[in-house]
Amino acid sequence: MRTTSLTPNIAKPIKIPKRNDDRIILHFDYDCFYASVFENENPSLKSQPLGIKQKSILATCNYVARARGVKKLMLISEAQKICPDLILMNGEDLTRFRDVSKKLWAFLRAHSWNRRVERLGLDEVFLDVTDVIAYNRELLNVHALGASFFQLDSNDPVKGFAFDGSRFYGCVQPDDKSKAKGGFVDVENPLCVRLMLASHLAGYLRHRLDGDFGYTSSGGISTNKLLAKLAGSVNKPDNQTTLLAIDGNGADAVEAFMDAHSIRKVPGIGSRIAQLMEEYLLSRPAELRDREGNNVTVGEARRYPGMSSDLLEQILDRPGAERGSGEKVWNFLHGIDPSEVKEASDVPTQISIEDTYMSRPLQTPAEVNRELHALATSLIRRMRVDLTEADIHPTVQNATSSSGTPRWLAYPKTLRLSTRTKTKQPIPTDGASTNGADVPNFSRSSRSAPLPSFVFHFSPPSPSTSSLPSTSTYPSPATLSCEEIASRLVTESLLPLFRRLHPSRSGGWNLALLNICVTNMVLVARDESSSGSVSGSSMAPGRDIGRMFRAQEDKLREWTVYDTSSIPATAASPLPLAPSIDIDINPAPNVIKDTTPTGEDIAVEDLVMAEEEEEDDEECDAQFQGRQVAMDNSSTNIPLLDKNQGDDEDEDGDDTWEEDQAVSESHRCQVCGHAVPAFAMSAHERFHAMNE
DNA sequence: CTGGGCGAG
DNA sequence: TCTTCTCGCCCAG
Repeated sequence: MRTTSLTPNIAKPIKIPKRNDDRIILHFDYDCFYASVFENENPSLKSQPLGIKQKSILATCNYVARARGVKKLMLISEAQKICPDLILMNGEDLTRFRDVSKKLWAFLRAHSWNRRVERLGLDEVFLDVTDVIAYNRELLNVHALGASFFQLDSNDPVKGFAFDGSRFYGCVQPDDKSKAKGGFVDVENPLCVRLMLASHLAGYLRHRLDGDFGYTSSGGISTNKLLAKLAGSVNKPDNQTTLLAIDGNGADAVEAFMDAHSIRKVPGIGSRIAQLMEEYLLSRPAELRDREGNNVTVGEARRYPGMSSDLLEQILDRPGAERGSGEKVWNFLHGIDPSEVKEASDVPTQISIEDTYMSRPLQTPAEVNRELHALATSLIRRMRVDLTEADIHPTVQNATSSSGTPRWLAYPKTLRLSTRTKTKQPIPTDGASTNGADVPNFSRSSRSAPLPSFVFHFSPPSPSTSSLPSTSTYPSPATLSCEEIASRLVTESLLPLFRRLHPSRSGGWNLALLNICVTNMVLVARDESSSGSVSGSSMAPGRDIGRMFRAQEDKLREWTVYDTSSIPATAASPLPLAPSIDIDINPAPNVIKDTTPTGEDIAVEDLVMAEEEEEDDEECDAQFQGRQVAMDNSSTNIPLLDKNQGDDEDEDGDDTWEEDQAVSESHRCQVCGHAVPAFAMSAHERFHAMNE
């Protein structure tokens, strides 16, 4: 038990850290993601209570089920008692979720200028849009905020969407209803303007996520990851909230926002840290008594007498503790989070596959062998999907060898096997357990070894397999190869590791979990045809996925109309949602080819990209343009679509709007010759002024 | 580099 | 009550 040796430092003045509001961060959280994936595969599920199960628990469920009292992480039996007609889907295989997650991530990446697009789990994404917002703030005309245009591409002044810059999009926090001040855009306050812009960008992206892919999401908009994420959880689902820096009275809104949260809700404060803090705070003679179940709020912790970065460091100090966690937590309590949104990377740092055997733990060598083989097969398959070059176009079936052999983007050096036994005893091997002070954690044990190189071979040992077409079963070559490699891996690597973990030969291990993992990636420098070899080993992969996505996106545009005014205004939203439409008039094909490289040092990948650029669906763009301008025309001044004509939503391939009419309704820019709709013209002119 | 802890969804 | 299947960062030795 931690006792009184910690010294609150009352004498010294406590340093209050200063927030840094330079950045603008968006956070997206797809609503009940697993359930949404199944609903998109089978839309009839949308109206029914749907649960996703993994073994004996409900990993998640849709909102229909939640309305019936079903909760996440419930036992299946319990959920079925509450909701007997609950439809259950098996979510143990994550492949489909990973695929969708990647797709949505690629979409968001295509809208990043600085490549800071970080995935957290499968269903959350952070975007650092500081640069996009800064650019659009310069574009903003404060005298005509209602007729603003958001430019999504600094090279293409007509790619973007119209919006009402006199309002925030979606919800704001604090929501100062009484003063009718929440959501007021103070044009004199740069941060306020930047947050307003970001709210529209987030709204646009969320709308597209929904319209193009069928995934609603919750969005958070603020100046760092911590705040953006917490803000996003205020209005869920299918909504967003922007955290204002000051409230209607000019007081600091961020601190008030943080103070109301339980410390356990703060991302970065996990169970361990929360427990240590609560132990300290609640055991003090101070006025902090258990109000409603031991829950300490950020405000209570922050204002605790003598609380400081140093005190927290002492409270949290324990063997193995992270250095500086005191300061980190102290910062969290003030809504400060300096951590950067990490740049998108295509290569994971590890890939692992596991299965649990709770109801019937593994006992015999035969069982272990069988399970290791199954896990290893999945692992090989995953390595081929995630560590090889993304094959051109989404129609790729297996990422395995169909035509040529794919290139490896990275080679894991290490293979690891982890197990957990059912009884919580750690592992029989040790005797010198040094601990005794801290909690006796029932946890995993693991052993690792070098990953043999044969796992990187693709072709099945050709003569033998191909000469046997008469087999009754027809495994695809890829499958066969995966299993063969898996078998080898089991006998040559995994079983030796297993014996190291469980020396007793004859079974009787009570294995409740097996996990195999490849890690320690060595990135392969990519140097396509023009061999230039990008600097060092850490090339920047992932550009081509973004590119690949782009082609896809252009196809989608053909039949999608972005009318964000159709987002249902939930009761929680105090503001009328700003209407905005997407326009994409794209008269200049092959933009990349046109631009001549300005400097000597053009990256090799850029050259590769330029070569690959080849698109020829201008006709579609023209049609789309026609529709957009016509829509603009239908409203009196600014593209207000509140008067929703129902036909607009239908994606009729044969557009009734005529192209000629469309062109005549838009103006030609004198400088660049782009066709620009009237409402975007003033922004467009400022675009040229900026780049004089 | 290995094995484990913690924090995230 | 720690349930599932992960992924990433960090630590000490």
